[in-house]
Amino acid sequence: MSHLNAIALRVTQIKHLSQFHAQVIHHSLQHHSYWVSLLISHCTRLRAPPFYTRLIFNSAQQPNVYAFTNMLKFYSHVGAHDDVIALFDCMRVSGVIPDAFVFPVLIKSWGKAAIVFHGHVLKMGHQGDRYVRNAVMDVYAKHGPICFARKLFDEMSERMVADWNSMISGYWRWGNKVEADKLFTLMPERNVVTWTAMVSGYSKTRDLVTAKRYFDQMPEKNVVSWNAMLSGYAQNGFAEEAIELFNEMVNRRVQPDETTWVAVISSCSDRADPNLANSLVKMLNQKNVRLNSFVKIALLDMHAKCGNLAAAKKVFEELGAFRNAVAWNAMISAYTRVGDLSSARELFDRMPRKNVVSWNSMIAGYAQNGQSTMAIEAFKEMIRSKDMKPDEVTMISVISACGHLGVLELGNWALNFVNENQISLSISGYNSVIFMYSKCGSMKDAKRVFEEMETRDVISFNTLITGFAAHGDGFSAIDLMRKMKGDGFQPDRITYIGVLTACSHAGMLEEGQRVFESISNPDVDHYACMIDLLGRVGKLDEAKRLIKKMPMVPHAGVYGSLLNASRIRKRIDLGEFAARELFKIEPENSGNYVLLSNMYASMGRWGDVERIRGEMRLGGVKKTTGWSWVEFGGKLHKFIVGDKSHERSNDIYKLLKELREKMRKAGYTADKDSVLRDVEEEEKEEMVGTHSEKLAVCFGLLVSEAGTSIRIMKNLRVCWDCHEAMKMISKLEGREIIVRDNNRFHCFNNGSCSCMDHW
DNA sequence: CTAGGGTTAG
Repeated sequence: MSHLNAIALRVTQIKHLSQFHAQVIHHSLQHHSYWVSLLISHCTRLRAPPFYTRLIFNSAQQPNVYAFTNMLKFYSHVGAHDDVIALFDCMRVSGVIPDAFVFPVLIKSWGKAAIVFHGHVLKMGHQGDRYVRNAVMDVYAKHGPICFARKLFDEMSERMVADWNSMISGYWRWGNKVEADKLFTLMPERNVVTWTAMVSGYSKTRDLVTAKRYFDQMPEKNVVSWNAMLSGYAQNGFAEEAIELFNEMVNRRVQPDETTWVAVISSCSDRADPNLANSLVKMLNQKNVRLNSFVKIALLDMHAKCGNLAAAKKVFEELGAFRNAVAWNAMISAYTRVGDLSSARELFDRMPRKNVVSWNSMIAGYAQNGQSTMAIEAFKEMIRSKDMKPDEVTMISVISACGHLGVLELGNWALNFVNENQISLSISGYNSVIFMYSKCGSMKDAKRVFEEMETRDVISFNTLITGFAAHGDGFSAIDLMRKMKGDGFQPDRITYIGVLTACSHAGMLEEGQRVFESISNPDVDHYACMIDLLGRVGKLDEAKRLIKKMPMVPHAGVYGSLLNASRIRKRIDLGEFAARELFKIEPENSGNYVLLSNMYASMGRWGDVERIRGEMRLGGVKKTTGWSWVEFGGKLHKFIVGDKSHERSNDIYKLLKELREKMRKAGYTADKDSVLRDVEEEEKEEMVGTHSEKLAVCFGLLVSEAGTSIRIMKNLRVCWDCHEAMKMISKLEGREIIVRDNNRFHCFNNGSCSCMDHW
């Protein structure tokens, strides 16, 4: 059979392998263990499909220990650990005695459960085998406790480089940089694997400068080393560096493999550039790159992030048996990214084996598309299904959803969950807590959390500054920016928007101007803040001059600020100017028409009011508003304009009608407040239904008893606009009404109101 | 025979 052996030596491609296989069958040798194990070892090297390899194995009549071992190695190589274990059982049943070569493979597949096999290994007398010893040690290094691995390591009389490498990568896995470093300097001889482990270790700690230093110092590199560095860049968001390194790799004639492409593709995903994506796909086709499931899923994600949902879907459909949890999750986020929550949810519900990331994707999808209640509902569903453990990523979405709702109790409940389940928070976790407290009006707590943080990033500062801005605390915002610079953080555009907004809300003109002048490259949003600030302090002409001086095209926010300021200051000339510009930029936005029309109304120019409404009708502009929320009985009730979907809708409208009649009888004029104003008029015009705020307030009145509070969660405006109405209602109904917005109680009694600070 | 690199969520 020497000519067969000669053919076997020439197997370098799948094509050759199948020719060799055909020859083996031709000579009816496919039942012989020798040829079977030889074929399987080729399969492993060439990554033949598992079913084909198993076919070869099954054709052996009585597979010997070598055939079993090679088949086990094949399964191990493709990561099919369940098959390794199943085949080992099969091996024992057939009475084949496993040798020392089997155990390292088996132990690796058993992973954490390998301790069970420890006894088995001892019984078979293989504990003295250096490879078995390494495998056992590696299991402890990977799955912990690492001190067990260290104990085995220390007891060794002679160590292979692989033993040192196992320990080093084990320490990196557990985040122990110090020990990893120590072993690296201590070890007598290093190889590529050692150096690569250091590169990927430093990448894990996000210290890419040191990672690159080790990479550059490596005496020799292979594809894996390049991949380690490349993935380090890709995973930490350094897309530019990754692509640059890839080019260098190509220049040095290093042949990229699938892992290389995964890193390159995911770097291109970050850029979200459809052109780059297309040229990359073209390149993959040109080079005839073999696409394994990792590459395919990376491509799926890239298409989704570059806005090509159809292509992503196509890849997903074509994945077939490789459609694993990661592919499902990537597809779910593809849908949530474009705001298609129902498709995302449908996929999520259809998904067979959900993992934490699936839940996190769904919850984040809700949270980022303004569906905070749905996010929290999904989270509750998640913790009801006992086998799912929320992690930090889950909690970040949940906590910020609580922030968006402005419900402190809910936020505290989420934080409580974090503590009870010992979920440790990183910087972004704490940032979400700062955001939540700020949005819930609890600046004291926001500040406390910020101060308690050991390490902060730019986002920590920006979140707190934005919080100060929303609360009109200009001094704290400026002060914090100063502190930020002192700590060595460079303020970014968000910082400046925050500080300028804070100055604007606090009416701090000079400080705001100083900050604005210090911005090296102000963008359109900074101009918008500045114009808002000038408008608020009454310097409207200066605001207009600044608009004229802007080096870029102003956006709607710029003119919106001017329009609002003009309304307050009754500068009809500037108001008209701003409104005209706004009608050009966003003709479909009803708010602009309403503002201008209100401005005319406040000056008694009813003819102009009528004219604007006519323009609105002609342009087909529909009035739109957001949702209003009321909490009652631990449940959130939400209302939108003209909402009739609420279970107590009939009662709500009945109450509204009753109140209106009572008010009319009591002699109140309809346009004095917003709860009862022009309801009939609006409905007659069929432009809009009853405002969401009115519905929310009426529902609150309906369900609350005297002395209990109505909690209006969203639309802070509600409380403000409804102020007068609530006064009247308290007088008419003869009862005390407590309305709570984000951080205050408003207590209405007998026609007057007192505010109580809360907390 | 061993050790190093891979896709999804914030």
